[in-house]
Amino acid sequence: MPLPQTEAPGRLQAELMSRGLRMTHQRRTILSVVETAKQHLDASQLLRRARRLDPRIDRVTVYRTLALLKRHGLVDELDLMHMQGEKHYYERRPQRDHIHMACLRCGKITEFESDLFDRLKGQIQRDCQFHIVVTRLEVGGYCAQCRTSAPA
Amino acid sequence: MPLPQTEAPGRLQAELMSRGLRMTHQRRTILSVVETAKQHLDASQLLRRARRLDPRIDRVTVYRTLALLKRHGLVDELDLMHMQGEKHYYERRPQRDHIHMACLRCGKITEFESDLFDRLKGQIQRDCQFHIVVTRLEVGGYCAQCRTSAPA
DNA sequence: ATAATGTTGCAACTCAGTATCAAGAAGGAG
DNA sequence: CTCCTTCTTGATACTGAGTTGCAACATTAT
Repeated sequence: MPLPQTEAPGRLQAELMSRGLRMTHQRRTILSVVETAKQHLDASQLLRRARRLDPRIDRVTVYRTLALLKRHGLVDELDLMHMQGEKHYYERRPQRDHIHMACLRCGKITEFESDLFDRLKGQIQRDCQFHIVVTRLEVGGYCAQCRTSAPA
Repeated sequence: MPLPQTEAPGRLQAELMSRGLRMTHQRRTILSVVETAKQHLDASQLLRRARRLDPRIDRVTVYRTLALLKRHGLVDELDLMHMQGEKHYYERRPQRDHIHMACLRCGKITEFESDLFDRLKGQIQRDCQFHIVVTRLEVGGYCAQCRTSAPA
């Protein structure tokens, strides 16, 4: 008995095709990697995984496909507090925005949804007359484990 | 009659010296640029301004000084939604955290303080047992002017 | 003044991301 | 199915932000 799925696989592909974009073999491969990723991946991790499915994919194509997905609001770009280098991480845009918390000691990334965050966004739109397209709330600090365990 | 000042000039210098750090001529120059900046500056803008005061300052020293200030929690590093390139922007850490809104059309950066944001941070600390060191909430979208004026 | 230690400038480097352009693939018209 | 237009790709070279290693130098304590 299959678990309930929030989103069917191939959703990104369907989205792009419905917008009249060409569906190439490379794009299909990269989209499937993005869709099945369990963690936040950077461009080079994405490339490595895509190449396991099709070794002929170039890193330039990964960057171009990510730019395409960003432009269409289908993925979000994260910095995750630049814990290692300046690279970016990517995730499918969720139904509901969430907060990313990065532990400065162990590096763990935790996600958190909050009504207060939703209300804050509403306040920004109202009070500032600002039409929100994308938000990014990143928090750096120390997670529960690292607060209580011995210092490194 | 002088306007009330939130912070006296030289505050960053005093902070660093009180922490036992060496105060070199270059650091003093760079700190004064950071303190008197009216907008968010990136590293190369900071270098240019510092060089107007002392032409012998190297860009490496700017990066090192910024890293020092970050480590001591005296400046915050911003991405401002990476509107042009991947560079970072810097501002003195304010008394109270604020939100940065970036207009995707005109590029204007607006700052916004909010009780809801303060409460949200409190909720994160409590509910997630997460000790917050730094936060960054950036919002991309369209400002009031750009929403009402003719499309570009 | 002197010595110990931290800081600087220089040059070379790393690494993420971008531009160019000829060759190749997608998809519609016939 | 084939041809044609248009878009996409891969290879290569490039850009630009930020870092590293090291000898020379400046700061602070003594």
